Amino acid sequence: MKLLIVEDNSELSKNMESYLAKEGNTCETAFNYHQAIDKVVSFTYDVVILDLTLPDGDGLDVLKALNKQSSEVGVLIVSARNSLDDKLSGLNFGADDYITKPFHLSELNARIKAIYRRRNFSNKKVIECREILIDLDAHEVFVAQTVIELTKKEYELLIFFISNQNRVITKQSIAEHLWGDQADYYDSFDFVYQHIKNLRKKILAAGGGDYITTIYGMGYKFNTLS
Amino acid sequence: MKLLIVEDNSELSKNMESYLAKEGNTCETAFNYHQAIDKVVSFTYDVVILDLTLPDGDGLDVLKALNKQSSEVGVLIVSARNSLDDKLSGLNFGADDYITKPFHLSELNARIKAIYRRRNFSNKKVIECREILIDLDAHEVFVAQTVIELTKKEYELLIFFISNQNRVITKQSIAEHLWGDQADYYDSFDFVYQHIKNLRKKILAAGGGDYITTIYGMGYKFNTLS
DNA sequence: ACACAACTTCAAATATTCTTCAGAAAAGCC
DNA sequence: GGCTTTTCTGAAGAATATTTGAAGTTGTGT
Repeated sequence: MKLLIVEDNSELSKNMESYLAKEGNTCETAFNYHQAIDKVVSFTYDVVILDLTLPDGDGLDVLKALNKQSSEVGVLIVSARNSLDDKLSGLNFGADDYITKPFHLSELNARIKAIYRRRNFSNKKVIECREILIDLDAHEVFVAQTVIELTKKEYELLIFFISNQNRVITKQSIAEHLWGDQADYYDSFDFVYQHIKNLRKKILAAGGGDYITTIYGMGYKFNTLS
Repeated sequence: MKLLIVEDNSELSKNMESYLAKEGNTCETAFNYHQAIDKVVSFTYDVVILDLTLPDGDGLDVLKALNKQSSEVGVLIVSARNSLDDKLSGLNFGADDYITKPFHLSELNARIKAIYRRRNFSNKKVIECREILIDLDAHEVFVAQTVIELTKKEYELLIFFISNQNRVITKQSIAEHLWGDQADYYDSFDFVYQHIKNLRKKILAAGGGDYITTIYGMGYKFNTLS
């Protein structure tokens, strides 16, 4: 999934980024209030990890900005202050969850996944679409009762498809969701083609039907109806 | 849909154009105030993307000109960040939405689509005309309950017809809407004939009636009444 | 440093759509 | 009816988009 890490402590930020990236997420970072605002008004994220104490502004204002645009984004508040006030005001302003420093990265990761699941899959731990079954916790995908091994990108792609099922999604939006900022630097979509091919092949090999339709000149659509 | 990009930064303009064109839109560009005025008084667009800071005039005056001709065109204001005044005056003068630089192209695209949908289809995601049903998200067209596969041009043509239903539209306006500036370089309307033919054939093949009437010497009309 | 897997790039093959052209059909006009 | 103009149609060619396999690169763990 696509994350924004708002954290002024660069070491911690780097740690979080590397851990969360290894878990298969696309991460972007903002180190202060202004960067954070720039990002959240211009890009879309699945979850924003928001430190409330920023050098040039109040993290809560980022949260307020997110509320205004009534977006789908989830927010996990991070704060060193163990003050109950912060926690309450954060949750009052629409944050999804709260974690206090210091924390284990695995704990952070678990909470992010929980937020995402709650928002996108009504807190289900298992998603089922036709013959496809996904265990979000175990990161395991079954097609017609048999497990298929997906790489991180393939898994992310599948999740993205499923959370936009029966809608056309463009190659651009796929690139943005799976590669974040970096998507701009590529000048072809060869890599998207490649991952689509591999995902299709693996689903097919396991006996699954034809889920991913190509909409020539537009993009792709993941069919779960017919 | 047909867009006009008013932006003096040529690199940004080019980026926007290429992205939006790839999304299936017809794009034209204006690099300064005078070009913009020339364009908006001579042609019609679905949405104008308007940078307020232009070298030879005020972007707001373009907006005012658009208001005067009481046209159907939507306006998305683009401006450097933090100029709250710009934002307010833009929205006061009838702009539909506002986006601050820097922004992500997908965000721009999403807002443009939202403006268009709001204006033309009262924000509906599904349009229905007699036996034709269009799912704008899925990019799917049903005729008498069966899906028909349309190419990008055919789809655009259908949308253009439907948003001008029961009105005569000239080949010129079709060419302008689907090909923008490039329309001038063609010396016949053979390509328009061709796409109309294909669209008719596909609707008919799916059991739909006769929607597109030829008005000899004038153009075409898309009938949704009788 | 090595092996391995995943990711990306490249180039060729394939598929689809768009445009052009030429001739046929239809409509308007005398 | 003849004549001109406009529209329609099918087929071929050009252009564009997608798919694919293979090679190259990166990154991870041992």
